[in-house]
Amino acid sequence: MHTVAARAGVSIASASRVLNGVGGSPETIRKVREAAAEVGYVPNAIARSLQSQRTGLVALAVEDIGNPVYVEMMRAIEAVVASSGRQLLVHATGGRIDNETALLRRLANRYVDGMIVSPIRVTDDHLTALTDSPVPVVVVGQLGADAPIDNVRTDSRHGVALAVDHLVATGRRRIGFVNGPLDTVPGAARDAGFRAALDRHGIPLDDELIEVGDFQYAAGRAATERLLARADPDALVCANDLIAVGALHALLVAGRRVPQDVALVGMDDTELARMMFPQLSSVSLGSAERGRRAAELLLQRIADAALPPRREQVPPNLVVRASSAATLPTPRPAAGSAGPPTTHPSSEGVTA
Amino acid sequence: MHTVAARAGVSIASASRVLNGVGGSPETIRKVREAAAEVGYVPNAIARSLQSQRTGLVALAVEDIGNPVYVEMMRAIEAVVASSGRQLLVHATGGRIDNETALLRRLANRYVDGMIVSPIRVTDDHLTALTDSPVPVVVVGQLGADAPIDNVRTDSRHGVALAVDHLVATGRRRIGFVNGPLDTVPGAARDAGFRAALDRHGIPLDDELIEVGDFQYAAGRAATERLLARADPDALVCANDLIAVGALHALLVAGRRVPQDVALVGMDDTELARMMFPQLSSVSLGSAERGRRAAELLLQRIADAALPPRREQVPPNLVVRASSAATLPTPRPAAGSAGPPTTHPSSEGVTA
DNA sequence: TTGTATGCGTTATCAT
DNA sequence: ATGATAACGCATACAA
Repeated sequence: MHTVAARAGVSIASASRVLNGVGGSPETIRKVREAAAEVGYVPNAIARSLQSQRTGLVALAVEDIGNPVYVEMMRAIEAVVASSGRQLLVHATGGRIDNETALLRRLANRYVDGMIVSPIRVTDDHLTALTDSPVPVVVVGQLGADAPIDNVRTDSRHGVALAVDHLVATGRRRIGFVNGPLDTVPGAARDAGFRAALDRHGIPLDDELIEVGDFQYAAGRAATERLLARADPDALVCANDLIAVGALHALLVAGRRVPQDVALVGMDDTELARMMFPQLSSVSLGSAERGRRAAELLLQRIADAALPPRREQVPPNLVVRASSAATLPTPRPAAGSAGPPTTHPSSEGVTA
Repeated sequence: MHTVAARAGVSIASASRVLNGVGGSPETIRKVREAAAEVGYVPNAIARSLQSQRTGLVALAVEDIGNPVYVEMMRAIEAVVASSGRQLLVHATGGRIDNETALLRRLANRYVDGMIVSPIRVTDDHLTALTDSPVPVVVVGQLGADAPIDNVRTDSRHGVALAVDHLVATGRRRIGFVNGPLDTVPGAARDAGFRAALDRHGIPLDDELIEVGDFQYAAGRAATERLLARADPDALVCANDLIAVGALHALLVAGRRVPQDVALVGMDDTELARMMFPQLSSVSLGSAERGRRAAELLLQRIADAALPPRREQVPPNLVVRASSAATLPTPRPAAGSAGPPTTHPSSEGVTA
C-alpha cells in the first residue's frame, strides 16, 4: 500500500480510500488503480482485521468430519453463514480433547468472528475455554445445565425410545443395542434411553444384547460380530448410522437377512442410511436443523453480544425404511416375485 | 495487555515479555501473571500475527467434504500439518467456482500460512488467483502444464485403464462406464482413459454403455438406472466410489447380482468401498499419499519461498474385492454353502 | 531486567 | 478531495 501510494504520487490515505471504493477524484482513482495493478498489490487481511475487528470467517469444530452427520450439519451452517457474507472453515478435532481446546484458544482469539462447536466429550477445561472465548461460541449438543452458552440440542434419549417403540410395535423382542463410548455425552444419553425404553415395555434387559465401540463403521461391525457370537437378536438399534452400516455388513456376512431375521435401525438419518441396500431405518436427530439454528444464533450474537444465553431444542424423528419394515419387503430373488413391482425394497422412507 | 501492564505496575513491554515467557524478573513475572489472570487476559492473535507474519493456520479447500476421498486426504494432510505445530482448516467450495476464488482471495491474504487446493475445474481466473497468492499454495490434481505452482497429481487415465484391464482379463466384454461431468478435469481424464483402454483391447466403443452425472451417490444411481434401461452391461466402471455405491444400489434394485451378473469397479478406494456388501473393487488414486506429499511440499515452501515449483506424481493402484472377483464369491444363501467358511465374501481386497 | 519507541499494514479521524 | 496522523494490539531493537 505504501508502494502503491508512492507510485501513484498520492498519500497512503488516498490510496486506501480508492482501494476501498470510498471517495477519490477520477484522476486519483485512475492513478491508484494503475499503480496497484502494476505492483500486483493484494491487501493484507490480517492488518485490515486488526483495524476492523472482524475477519469475515466463522469456524465449525467437530469430532470427525468423516461422519456424514457432520457433513449435513456443516452444509446447513454453511448456507446460513454464506448468507451473511462470511466464509465457513471446518476443523476436525479427531476426538483429541486437547486439540479441541487448543483450537478454541487459537481460533477464538479473533481469527474468526465466531465459532460453532459440537463436542462429544465435555470437561471443565472445555467449559471454561468456551465461556472465556473472546468471540461468540455456540455449542451443538448437550451441555452442563447452567452453562451460560448459546446451545442447540436434541433429545437422543427420546430418539432411542422412538426406535425401540417401533421395533416392539412390529413384534421384535430380542432387541440388541450397539452403542458408542459411554464416556461421551451422546453415548451415555443413548444408553440411558435404551434401558429406559426396554423397561417401559416391560422387556427385561439382557446385557448380552448390548455392545459398545466407537462411533465408527469398523467399530460397529466388530461390535456386532461380538454380539452375534453370543446372542441371537431379532433387532438391532445402533447409536449412529456409521455403526448401523457396520452392523449391516456383519449381519449379512453372518448370513442374517435384514429385515426378515434382524431388523436394523440406525441414528442420525444421514445420506448413508439411504445409500445402503436395504435402505436403513434411522432416527433423525435433526442435524441439519440444529446446524441451521446454531448458525442463526451465532450470527445474532455476533451482531449483539449482549443477548442473554439461549437454548434451543430440536426433536428427534424416526424414519422407517426397508431395514426395519414390518412387512417383509425383500423377497429372495430366487423365490421369484412378490408384491407389486411399483414398490421396490429401497423405496423412500416413511416418517413416523 | 495495556490493562494488564497498568494493573501490574510495569511497562507494556515487560508485560508482553512475561506473557511470552521471555525474560522478566521473578517479581515482575508474578505481578504480570496475577494481573493477567485477574482481568482474564487473552491475547489477540490477529495483532500477534500482524507482527509475526504468521498465523499457525493452514487451509485445505476441496469440492465436497461429503466425498470420503477428501476426508482421507484431509486426514493425511492434518497429520503432517499438526507435526509442524499448525492447525488445519477445511473449506468445502461446493463446486462453486466463484466461491473458490473468493476463498483464495480472502484466506490467502495472510489469514493462513499456506493453502492446499484441490480444484476439479480450473479456469484462467483460478490460475491467476493461485499464482498471485501472497501465501504458498499447493495444488492437488491436474494443472496446466506450465503453471509455476507446486503440484501433486495422479494419473487417473491410467487408473481407468487398470480397471478395464482387470475386467477384460476376467472375461467381461460389455463394459459400461459411469462418469462425472466432462467439463471437469478428472471427468475428462477418465473419459479419455476409458476410451483408450477399450480401444487398446480392441473392444468397440458403445455409447449406450456410457453415462454421465455428478460425482455423487444420487447421480451415480440415476445414471446407472438410465444405463440399465437401454443396455445390458456385464461390468461397470465408475468414476469414483460415490458413483459406484449408487450404481450398486441401482443394480441390486434392478435384480442384477454383483459380481455374477455385473462386475463393479469404483475409483478412489475410499472407506466406502469396504463398507458395501459386497465390498467394492476400486482403483486407488493414492489420495492419502497425495495429501501427505502436498502437505510436505507446502511446509517446505513456507520455510523457503525461493524453492522452484515442484511436481510430484502418485501412481494409481487397483484393489480387487468381491464386487469384481473373477470367481463367483457370493453363493446365493438359498443355494446352501460353497467354499471354505474361512473365506467370506467380504474378505480383504487384493492389490493388483 | 526494564522502559521507550518503532513497526507490522490498514482504516478512520481530523484538519486543510 | 486530500494528506498527516493516530489508532488497532502486540513484539522487539535499543538504550538505559
